Amino acid sequence: MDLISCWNASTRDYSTMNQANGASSNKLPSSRYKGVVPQSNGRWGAQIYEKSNRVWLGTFYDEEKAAKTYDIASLKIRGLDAITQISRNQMKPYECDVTEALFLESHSKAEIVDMLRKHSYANELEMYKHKLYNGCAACALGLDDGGKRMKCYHDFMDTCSRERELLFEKVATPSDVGRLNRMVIPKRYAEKHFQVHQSVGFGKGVLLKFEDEVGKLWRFGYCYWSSSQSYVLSKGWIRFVKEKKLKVGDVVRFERSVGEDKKLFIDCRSRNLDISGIGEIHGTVGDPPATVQDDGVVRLFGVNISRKPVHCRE
DNA sequence: ATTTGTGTTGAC
DNA sequence: TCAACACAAATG
Repeated sequence: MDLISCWNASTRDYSTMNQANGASSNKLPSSRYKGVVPQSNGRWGAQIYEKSNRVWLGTFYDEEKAAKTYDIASLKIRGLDAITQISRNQMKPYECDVTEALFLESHSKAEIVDMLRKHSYANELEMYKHKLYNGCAACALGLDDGGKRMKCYHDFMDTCSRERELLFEKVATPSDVGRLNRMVIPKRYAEKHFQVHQSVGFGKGVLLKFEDEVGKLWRFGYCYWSSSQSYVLSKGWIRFVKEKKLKVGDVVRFERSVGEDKKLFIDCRSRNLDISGIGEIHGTVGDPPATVQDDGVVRLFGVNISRKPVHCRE
């Protein structure tokens, strides 16, 4: 169609220009991807329709990111539901990655949509995979009993002895690594894992102790900032940023020991690749960790997990 | 001031 | 079912 999108910085409007004749109009450029709509500021929105209702999936800088978002949503809203009703054993469109299918299945539609809108889907999926693989996934996955599968998995994970449990991860933002000496802890994680008692008024906080990967102890002030309505690691944080040379986009991981001691751990690593895995528009995905082969054998890291190996009865 | 996302409409 | 468009609600 030879349309070029032109952002006009002075008039702040988008115009599409036909290359052939140079004529311009004030129309927004259409996306070549389904479920992707242009925004007047040059960004892209993603949406999907469910029973004639529009479900808004957020706005994105990249058209492709928006398209990918639509794909994931359609997998959740269309794919899983459709397949579930027909046959739970024939993992059709998403058999390329059993783990992501499990992830989608273990979260509600609202949760998935929320992740997509907040651009945190890839990260949450990564966390899920981490837990799965560190928790003897092959034993946990009985892939043949439909609805009991996830319960089985969670039961197993609960009793599986692990040194540490992953609490959450956060991608460092500019302000997290800036001079402000504080890292914002996403509210849902803060309230879930770092509960501050009501008695700890605003302004005041508690000291949280963390151990890093080399066993070094870190103490951070932790408090609720009512002004920004957010939970933050503050006092001492900047030392960690400096020593670890933490950069924007790096992933900070918070863990807790499973035993009685409930020690906290902090670790960081450079930003990893885009690991969302599903939703390439027309491309192919590389070898996934879990695959369903032609003979019906499901392998995760080469281990056959297609037979139900653990206590999966209710 | 900007951006997000809803209300609405009409094409397919 | 879907995208296009206008613009209100939300956010910074």
